[in-house]
Amino acid sequence: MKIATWNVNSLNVRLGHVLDWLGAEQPEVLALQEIKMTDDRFPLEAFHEAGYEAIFSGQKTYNGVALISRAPAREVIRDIADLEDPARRILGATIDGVRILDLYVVNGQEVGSEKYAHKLHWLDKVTAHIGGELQQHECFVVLGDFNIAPEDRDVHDPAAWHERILCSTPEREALNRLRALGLEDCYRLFDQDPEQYSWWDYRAAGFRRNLGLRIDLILASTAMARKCTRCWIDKAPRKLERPSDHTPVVAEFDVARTPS
DNA sequence: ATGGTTGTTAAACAA
Repeated sequence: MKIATWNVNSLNVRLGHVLDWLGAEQPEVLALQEIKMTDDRFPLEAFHEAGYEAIFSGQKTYNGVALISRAPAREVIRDIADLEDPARRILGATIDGVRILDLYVVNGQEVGSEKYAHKLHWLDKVTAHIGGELQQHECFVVLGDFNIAPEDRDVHDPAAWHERILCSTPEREALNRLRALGLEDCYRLFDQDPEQYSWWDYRAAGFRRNLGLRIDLILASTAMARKCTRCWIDKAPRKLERPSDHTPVVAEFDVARTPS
C-alpha cells in the first residue's frame, strides 16, 4: 500500500502534474495540501477518470486539503474538537482499513508573531485529537505539510535557520510531543542520502541550489511503522515546468505483514 | 543582497 503526501500550492495550476504523477506512481492514497479552491470547483471528475475517489475540504484562495484514493474514504472528518478554525487544514478518513489524517499545519510566518502562537496552539489541539485517534485505530497514519523541519539534518543551512520559523525549538518540541504519542517518522525508519528535502523556496533558485527543508512528513503508528517497507522523496515533479514549491513524499506499507 | 518568486485576486497577502 503506497501512501503519499504533496503540497501542490494550487490544485488548479497543478492538476496536470498530479494526474501524471498518479498515473506514474499508482499510490493507493495521495494526501494533498494547499489545493486553494472551494469545494464546488474541485475537479472530482478528473480523478474519477483516472480511477480514483476523492474527498476534499476547501476554501477560497488559501489552504484546502484533499484525499485521493483507490478505495472509498469512510468516517470522514473535516474538523476536530476544541479547535475553532475556519481554515481548511484537516481531513481525516478510513481508507482500506487504515485511519488517515491529512494535515496542512499552520505556517506561523515568524517566530513570536500572532500566527506563530496560533501554530503552537493549533498543534496542541491536533495532538490531543491524534491521541484519541491512536486509541481507536491501531493502523494510523498522519501526513502532510507539517511546516516544521524535525531536526537540523532536515535543513540545508541550520545556522541560517537557527530558531527561525519552521525550525524553532518550540515548534520542534510540539512535533516531538506529537511523535511521543507513538508515531514514527517513516522517512527516518530507513537509511537515507543526506541533504534530502521536500520543499524549496521559489526565490533565489532554491531548488537548483538545493536550499531546502524537509517539512513534509509521513508519521505512522507503531503497528503501521512495522509494516513500512520504504519511504522516499520524489523530486521528479519539482523539476517540471511550473512546479509546486513542494515535492511528493511517499511511503510503502506491506499491509499483509503480520505484526511481530 | 531583510533580497528573491509564485498563487490568488484585484494591491495586498500568504507562503
